[in-house]
Amino acid sequence: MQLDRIVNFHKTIGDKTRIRIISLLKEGPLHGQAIAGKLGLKPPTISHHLTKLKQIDIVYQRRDKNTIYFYLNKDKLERMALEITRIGDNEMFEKFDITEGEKAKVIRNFIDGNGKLKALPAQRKKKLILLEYMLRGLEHGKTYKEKEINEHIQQYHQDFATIRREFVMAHFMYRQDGIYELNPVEMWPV
Amino acid sequence: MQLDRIVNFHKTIGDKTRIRIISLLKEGPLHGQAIAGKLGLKPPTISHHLTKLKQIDIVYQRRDKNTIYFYLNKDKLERMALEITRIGDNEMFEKFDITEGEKAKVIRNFIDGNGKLKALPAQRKKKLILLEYMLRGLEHGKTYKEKEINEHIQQYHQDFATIRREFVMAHFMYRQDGIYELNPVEMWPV
DNA sequence: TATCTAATTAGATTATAATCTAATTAGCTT
DNA sequence: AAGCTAATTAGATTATAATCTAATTAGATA
Repeated sequence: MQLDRIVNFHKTIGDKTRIRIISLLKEGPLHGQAIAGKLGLKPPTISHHLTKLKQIDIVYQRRDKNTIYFYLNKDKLERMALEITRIGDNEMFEKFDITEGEKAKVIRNFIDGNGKLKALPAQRKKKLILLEYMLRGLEHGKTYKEKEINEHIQQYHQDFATIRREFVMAHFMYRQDGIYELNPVEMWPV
Repeated sequence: MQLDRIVNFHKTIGDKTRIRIISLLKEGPLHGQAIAGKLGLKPPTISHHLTKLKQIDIVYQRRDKNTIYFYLNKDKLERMALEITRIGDNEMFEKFDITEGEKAKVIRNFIDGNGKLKALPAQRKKKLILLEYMLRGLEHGKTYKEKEINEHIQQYHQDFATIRREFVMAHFMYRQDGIYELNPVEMWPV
């Protein structure tokens, strides 16, 4: 139920320690012990709070060797924070169940006979549908060089730079040092 | 402390019953028993939740005979909901402590030698300072006819309609059936 | 494989808070 | 003033959750 999502978001945010964590991660990613140190709390406590923040999807993690870095998902935070102001507006319902039929229709409208993208729609929901469509063929867990991503995108559109940037901004994929990787599905935008 | 305000806001919002109340009041004001009935809870429970919602200032009340009607302060709700996204931005600090010196400066800039308002600033903070300034002379607890309010405003500016509307929109005053009244100070915008 | 580091889980303790019934208060209305 | 209605307060019960220590797991490196 939609209501519970909103309740849960605010219940999670409504804790001083967790807001302090959000505040820290806003500056950039940190690993667990660093957070514990800065807040003067023990690692298990931080683990506990990070679990909750991950559950509502405003924090995600990346492992580097033995250390796990935690990142703030600013977009998601912003979108969730605004939902309370739209509660009851029936826009809300439309927004959360996109059927496969609707997806197919949007794809039909924006992909031409040769499988090329005609244009990237401005409307957020439609744009996401097409971005997701263009991910097909990329594998989870595999890393790609920027050149490989560019080539992949070019089967749909010549402007690979724009679309590559959209992939990253929408959290479909992650980039570090010119290496790209698909984000886990749970991290994708709604 | 600023942080506590934000924590408290979300802690308050993060409750199913309270979100349901917000959702109801979004449609329009209701009295306590009506809310209790619609939610299937007892009046003391509703009282308890309304107290919390009033504490964070997103609900206010008006008495009509024996019945108290509760209203949602949508503006405040929206502003508070957004604060979490701005946490850490130092804009935040500037925003919450307006000194008397700053106020005086803004008033000096926008009120001419004859005590007339030159123009209503577009910047929210400055606008609020001037609106508050123009309330001077009106009494709390007293009711005013629209004509009286118009006359009061005209000592500052000829366009009383715009300014009167701003007073109401900013929650400095309240109108019902053409009768105006100052809102309590706690209800004023930040 | 053994060892090191960082993170998580288990389990206990303590604090917070949602809801109810019963009693009380505030403000009409007659 | 007496009685009525709606709201609040007091106090008890029950559920939820923040934090800690101790034990465990996951992954990297030597």
